[in-house]
Amino acid sequence: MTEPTAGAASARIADALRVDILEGVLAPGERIRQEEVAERLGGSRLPVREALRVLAAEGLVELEPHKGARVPHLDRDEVEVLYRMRERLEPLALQLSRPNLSDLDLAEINRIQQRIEEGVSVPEFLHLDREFHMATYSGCRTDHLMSTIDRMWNATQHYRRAFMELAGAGRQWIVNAEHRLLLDAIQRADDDDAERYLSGHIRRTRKELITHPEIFGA
Amino acid sequence: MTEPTAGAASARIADALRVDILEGVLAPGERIRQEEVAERLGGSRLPVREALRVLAAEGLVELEPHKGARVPHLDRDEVEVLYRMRERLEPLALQLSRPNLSDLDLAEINRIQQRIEEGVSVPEFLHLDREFHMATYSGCRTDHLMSTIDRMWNATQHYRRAFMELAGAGRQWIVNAEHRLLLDAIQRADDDDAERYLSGHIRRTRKELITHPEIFGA
DNA sequence: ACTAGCCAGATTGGATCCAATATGACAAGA
DNA sequence: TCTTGTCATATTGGATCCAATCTGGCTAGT
Repeated sequence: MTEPTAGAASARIADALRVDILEGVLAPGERIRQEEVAERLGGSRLPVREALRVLAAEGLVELEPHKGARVPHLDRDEVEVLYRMRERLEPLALQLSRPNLSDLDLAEINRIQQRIEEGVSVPEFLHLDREFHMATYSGCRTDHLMSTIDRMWNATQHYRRAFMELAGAGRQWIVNAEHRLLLDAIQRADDDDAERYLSGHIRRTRKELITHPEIFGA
Repeated sequence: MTEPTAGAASARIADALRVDILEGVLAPGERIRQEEVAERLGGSRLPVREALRVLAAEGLVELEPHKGARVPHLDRDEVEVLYRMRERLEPLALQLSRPNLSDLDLAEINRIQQRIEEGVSVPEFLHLDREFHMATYSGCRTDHLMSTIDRMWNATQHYRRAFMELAGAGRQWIVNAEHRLLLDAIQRADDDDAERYLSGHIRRTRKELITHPEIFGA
């Protein structure tokens, strides 16, 4: 086969649109026309419609009847609450994951952090930072918890990028320090410390984010 | 018009299917055939397909390519983690909601609890208990948080009903006591106490649930 | 000149038809 | 009798066509 056609076409289109939104190709407020997507990604409008419904259920787009799909604008309060949700949920995922992490997993997490410290561009950092945290949760096999965490990261991705692009460079050393402390606690199998460092990491990020009102357009 | 056709047909069908699943008309493991749903609820298969995609994104059904939709079976661990998620997220919703609750809101919450104490059937209790908690969160206007809480309640609804039907009757007084303590803390505007009572309430429910392995089929 | 109403184009929502895949029964051989 | 391969049927996935609704520009009237 020339194409693996992994799964259904609607799933493939949903994935492609999700990537476009997360990478900022589609910015908040931007209109998404079904026909344009259909011809860009190949296929008819039908799987595009299904993909948009799925993305709407995930909170990545908002649908208004007969008016079409848009990437939603989040205000400062919404993003702040999403970070408060992360502060509470991700330590739970870490607690469930940590006992299942193998030495191989820990080496992989180390490797990711090393690449971050070697200096990377903003898009690369966003990708690797997510890889880092998700790797620490990889021992957690609970679907609902992991998909909820994915959703929270997805919903805030745009604002994380906006923040990094305008103020992130000078604060990189803090992220690295927090990641190292977190990783050390994980390797020491100290769940209490790990949870503390993790929630602190998210909490500090939240506080820095909301001090930049220019990130939140409308 | 005979029917207001509130919103789109696909949304209407998704709502109807959601109700069927939450009320136990469709049990875990049960197959959902598109054609049957289409003719039962009126309309063609197309909006049914879109509705199923939406429900799949919400975790209420699982779709396998070319094999159709089923109501998913949750195992004991998955339900336990969903309750642990509730223990962490719902106190946040309460904390954000409480300052916005009016005296009218509080009276409404009281009224709901009174109806619960007057003695109700299992389906009525499930409905009113949800009404009670959601009313305490009604001052929280954050979409992502509230939709996440909705999802957690939806995913666990079937197991809550199974538990109530086999062991719930004798424990009703505990629920009432916890609700009253929670409500009192809310009325005293004591957020710390309210969060403590709420997380304790959810935690106790979780512990009782997982001691009944017969609830979890597979 | 400005506003209100209307009409045409564009876009989404829904129905029907066709293709691809899974399911289950039945027959043939060991 | 049990297993295995094959084929008919049922069911889902995708494409195309038609209807309903929104958007923007234009005209007419004040």
